[in-house]
Amino acid sequence: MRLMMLEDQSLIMGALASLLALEPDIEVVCQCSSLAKAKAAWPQQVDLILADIELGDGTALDFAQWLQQQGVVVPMVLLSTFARPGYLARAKALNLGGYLLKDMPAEQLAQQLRLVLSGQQCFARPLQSLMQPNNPLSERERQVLILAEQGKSTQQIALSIHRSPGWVRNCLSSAIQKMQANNRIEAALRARDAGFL
Amino acid sequence: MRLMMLEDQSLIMGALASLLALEPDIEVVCQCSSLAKAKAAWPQQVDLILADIELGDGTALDFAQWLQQQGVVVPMVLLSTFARPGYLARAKALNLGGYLLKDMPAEQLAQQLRLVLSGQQCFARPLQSLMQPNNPLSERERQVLILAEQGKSTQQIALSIHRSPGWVRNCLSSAIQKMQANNRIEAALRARDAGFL
DNA sequence: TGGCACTAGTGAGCATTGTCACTCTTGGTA
DNA sequence: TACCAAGAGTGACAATGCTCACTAGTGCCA
Repeated sequence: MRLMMLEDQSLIMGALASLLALEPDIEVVCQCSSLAKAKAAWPQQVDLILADIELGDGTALDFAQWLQQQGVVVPMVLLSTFARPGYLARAKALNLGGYLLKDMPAEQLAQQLRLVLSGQQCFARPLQSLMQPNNPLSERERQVLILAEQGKSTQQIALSIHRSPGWVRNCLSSAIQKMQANNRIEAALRARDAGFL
Repeated sequence: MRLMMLEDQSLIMGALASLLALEPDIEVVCQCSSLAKAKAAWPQQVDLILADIELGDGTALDFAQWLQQQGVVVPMVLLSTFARPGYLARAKALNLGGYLLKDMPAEQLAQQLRLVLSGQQCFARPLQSLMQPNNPLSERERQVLILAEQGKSTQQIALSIHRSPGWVRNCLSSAIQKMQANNRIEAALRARDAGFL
């Protein structure tokens, strides 16, 4: 199995590669530390992609979406420290191969990758319970919360997305209520915690 | 070198162990996934401890302190995703062997461990800039910014730290100016980026 | 054609936030 | 003792943020 790895922490990437190198049927052919490098490295002759979700310049989910837009069909297994419903929902929507958590036993990783390569889907057990709750935020609210999270004012957000300040106000107000928060910052934090951003 | 590992994410622990197993002079003799297990596993015949700082039930710094109270003298190397001045200060105070970041090159890990075993101290380069007291924020401003970052209101912050809302307002205003920001969120972001929080 | 749902935007009113000038206390210290 | 500096707190004011009720435009469809 030719494997591509995507992970922004070099030490972890190296360690995982060394773990997988123990398997006779797995060959790590490409290691990328960022979304940009992964895109630049394409096209690749790989059978499977193992990717940490959170990269410095984006997420592995963005990369999966980009690949699908390019018409590329390669199974991808996500890896993350966190079980976030938002990530899970996007992974499901993109029909990815799996979503594993970093607290899984190391011995099982290779076997899970083989299962995905054979066509099965592998989702970590703690994620099973998160299957239902989906993102209550609209795409607009998501965008606006991300900008608010960066400390931008209503004015600045309005300019950024070419909307009136009033619209931004209402949009934020709605997001705050949906996240049951008291202000935009708390709303953004809760949304990010839940993986909705 | 007999090595003890402390890391709460099994996959990462297994991967790191597999990476270090490639070194002929390193033998991983003990793997613990929590502070409680590490304490229970003691006494150990080990030459060096490699520990992730943040464990589920405490920190590796707590373990180092506990060991010193037991009169145990074993060098410890901390590992973390984050370069936090608070951790660094405690690591220095406890005179630990090193503090490495997970974005370091995997090939260098073993060599760094050997250096620490030989008596040297190894602190990741990004931590060097946190060494000097160039932090413009007072300890109060730091505390208040951390609470503001969590979306807390002036009122809530005042209650948390037992100060008047007016004082919190002034303190935040001062922090905002020092960080050359436009509001508390931007100030907190800049401060965190600079490693001041 | 009228009704309906959805999206964009406005305005009023109130709360919170940020700035600034000020007072009061406390602990040195000349 | 008198003075000074630092820290804590207040009050006033403007800017910004949040909520809510509202209008207007658009597309759908029976």
